[in-house]
Amino acid sequence: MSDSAEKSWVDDVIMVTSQENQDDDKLFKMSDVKLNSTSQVTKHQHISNLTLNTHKAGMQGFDAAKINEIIRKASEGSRFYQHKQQAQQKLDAKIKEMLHTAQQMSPQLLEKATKKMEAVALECEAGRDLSRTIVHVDMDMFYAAVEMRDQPNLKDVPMAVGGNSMLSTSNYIARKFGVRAGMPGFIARQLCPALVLVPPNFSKYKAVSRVVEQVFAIYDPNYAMMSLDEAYLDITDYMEANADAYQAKSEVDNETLAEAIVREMRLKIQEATQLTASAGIAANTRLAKVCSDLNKPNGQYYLPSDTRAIMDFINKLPIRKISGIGNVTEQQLKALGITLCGQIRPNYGLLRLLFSDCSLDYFVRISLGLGETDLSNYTSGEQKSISTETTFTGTSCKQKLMQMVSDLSIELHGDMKKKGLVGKLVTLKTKTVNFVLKTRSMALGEPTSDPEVMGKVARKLLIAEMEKCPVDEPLSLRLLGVRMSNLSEEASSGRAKQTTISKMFEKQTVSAGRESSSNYCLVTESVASNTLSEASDKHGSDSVNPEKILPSLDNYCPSSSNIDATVTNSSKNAQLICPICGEIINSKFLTALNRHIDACLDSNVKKKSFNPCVDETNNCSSSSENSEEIQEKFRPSMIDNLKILKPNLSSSSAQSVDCHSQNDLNGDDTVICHSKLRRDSTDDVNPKIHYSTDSWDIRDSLLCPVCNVVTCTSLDSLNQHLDSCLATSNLQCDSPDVCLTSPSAQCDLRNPTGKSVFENLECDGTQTQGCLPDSKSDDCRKSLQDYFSGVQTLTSCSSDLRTGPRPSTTFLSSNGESRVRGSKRKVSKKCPTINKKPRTSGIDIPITDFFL
DNA sequence: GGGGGAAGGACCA
DNA sequence: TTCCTGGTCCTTCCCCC
Ligand SMILES: Nc1ncnc2c1ncn2[C@H]1C[C@H](O)[C@@H](COP(=O)(O)OP(=O)(O)OP(=O)(O)O)O1
Ligand SMILES: [Mg+2]
Repeated sequence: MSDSAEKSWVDDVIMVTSQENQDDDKLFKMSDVKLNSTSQVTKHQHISNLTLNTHKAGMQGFDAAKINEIIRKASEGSRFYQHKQQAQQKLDAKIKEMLHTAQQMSPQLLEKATKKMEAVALECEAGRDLSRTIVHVDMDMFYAAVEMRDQPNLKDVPMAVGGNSMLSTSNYIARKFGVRAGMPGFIARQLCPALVLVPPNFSKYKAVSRVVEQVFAIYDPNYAMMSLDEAYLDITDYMEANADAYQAKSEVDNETLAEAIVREMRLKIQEATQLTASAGIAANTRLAKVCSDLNKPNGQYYLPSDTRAIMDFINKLPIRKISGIGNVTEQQLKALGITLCGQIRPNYGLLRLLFSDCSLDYFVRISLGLGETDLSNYTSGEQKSISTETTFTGTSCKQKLMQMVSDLSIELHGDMKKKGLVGKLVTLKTKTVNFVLKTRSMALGEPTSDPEVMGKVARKLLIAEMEKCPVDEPLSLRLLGVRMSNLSEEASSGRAKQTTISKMFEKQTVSAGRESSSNYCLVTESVASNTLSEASDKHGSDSVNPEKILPSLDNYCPSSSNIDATVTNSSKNAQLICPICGEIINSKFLTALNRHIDACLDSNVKKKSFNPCVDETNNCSSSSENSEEIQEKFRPSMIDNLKILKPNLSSSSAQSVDCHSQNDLNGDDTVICHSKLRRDSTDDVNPKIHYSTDSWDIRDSLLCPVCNVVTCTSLDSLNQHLDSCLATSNLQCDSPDVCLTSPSAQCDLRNPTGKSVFENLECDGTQTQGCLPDSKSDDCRKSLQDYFSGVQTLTSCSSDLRTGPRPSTTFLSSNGESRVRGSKRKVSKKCPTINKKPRTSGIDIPITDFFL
């Protein structure tokens, strides 16, 4: 709730600029699209909307124009502001396009669409359930109230909870100055110099929340806690059971009874916590939520459960009051002349022609005042994703960024462990210093929570992003995040969970080994590592390299009979055959095989350009790419589409066979490399790293596939080095290859011996930028995390699930009415979408990476 | 045209 | 001088069948 307010306080200010720049032409065009008398969009209306969102409780009665001016002055020119402006311009363009489409519509078309929508409305109306009494309870200025309670000197001063970078909430005195949740502290101080900032104390809020919950349980044991300070209750049963107690003599009407019960509940909350709560009572959750805000603070509102009252109420309600309609949707609808819920129905036809089916259902239900009546729909299953992210002072220092990704992965691992979760999809989230958000993901074949695996993959994704940037403009980020999704529970999924790379490897060895053919190395249609498909991405962004497969150990086993459970238990030696040279390795240690393969590959590569895609001019990065030819083995599902490379083949003459059965080797020769997937002239991206004259001769040496730094002149010495390299996973820079190839490779990386890897290198990369963490934002993040982890523990659900279906840009969902309860999730109805075949995911990961 | 993954985006507390 | 964090759902794009 507060955050939507936060969004709007920013967005509204941006809109001022944006709208002021609009020429009258556009405004007239916008106003041309009017299908009824209420849908006219005038300049005045626009300007009047360019103010702070005063819908939020306590946000009325101040000089909005003055506040807007202060906010604008404080943020104008900042990158944040610029980004917001750009976003607004994009939205403006989108809206313009939408209006253009609307203008093309013939009356006949509109009429037809309207009829269809009316039919839907009839159907919805028929299903209207007015039998339940739903209450939405929301604590007043929750954090601030707790602090004011505990520090009485804060009672009469404007105060806010939060740090300098972001406020969680503010008290009502501060709200009069325009200070609100989600606002950065420095702007709040400008709005209200006397503002007292109180750091948050989340454990305290959690404790208070638990007390409030106990009160809820009296009235509805199945209450649905939506956040620390918010819950839905269905008090219908309680009303029936306790009517007599509230009105012993005569029959009480629903309103009196419900009001009395809720008043009592709020009183009990106050007695227990000394804090006030507000409540909304209505026939469904959507309406109840709106109602709880109407008499804030310390008030309640009852909306009679009859259709007429509901329609009167809803018709006058601004659309923005509906949970799920945010800044963007509000602007879109406003452009169509819809600012009140009552204006939806007269525009059914137009909406139908402009929005998706999902959205339509949602609009129809809003227009009829319909919403969720069954709180058990909030009951559902497991969490869908888990993530951690950090904001810091913008930096392009690759070492720093890599380290952060590693740290995040470890942190995420901790969170996942706590919840017993493992995931299959790793997503890296980045935000540039210009506030451009990006996510890049890669699917694993097996679920894991191993910080090493997650970290490796996330770093790979980051490398890919870095490599897209021109050398003179290295990727400069202010936020990094790692997310795992496609979650399952660690213990309860059908098969045992793979939590480490080696376990994963072992498992597959055992389970799949029996049918494998031994002397072939599985390779996908591979390309050099870090290659990106520039053209294929609709967003103009790169996608990770598809169809990467690591060799499965299945294929390294001379015969299935040699591999049994004892291998998994590591209690017995196994014979493993190198798929590259065919050499048999007697070892129970997979790492031994791995080392051998790496060395083998590397030497093969050096001798005979293993991969036709490898860019020989790519200096030190090309050698690491070579070792990444052989790809992740995490994807049993991809086995069928593998190409099988006969061992000892150089890439230039490699015969690969499209093969669905691994024993079918009769196919035609194929070219392994997809040229379209090649990285586009990224040569320049990599700084030139030259080996100094007194270092080894790179042409005849074996580059360590683990650190990509040390080169050896013989296999023996390489193996020796590999041992130490593998044993020391905590290289100071976790991905030296990246750091070394980075433009900012001035970071002094150290190899396992502690020797600077730059001792033998010259790097003409660019200077790094400041790498110092922002302690302020770090503090803030910590506390926010505390808070949110508390919320998650409590509800394990997002606000999205709490508050109803939410429209996205142009298309609104219809299914959001079922919501989570407690730590469970709703079962969502699938919306019809245009689905297309995805690009195959995957990114190169050297075998060795999995053993680091 | 359907299937399904990746990426972006809206929204919420 | 400064603009958070973690989660969900939806849509679009893309490629393949
Ligand atoms: N954008 C935000 N960032 C961090 N914390 C937030 C944010 N918005 C809300 N919160 C926290 C602080 C709030 O006290 C708590 C409950 O939110 P909410 O009910 O929307 O506001 P509130 O309880 O502070 O005021 P209100 O009286 O309007 O309900 O959640
Ligand atoms: Mg509240």
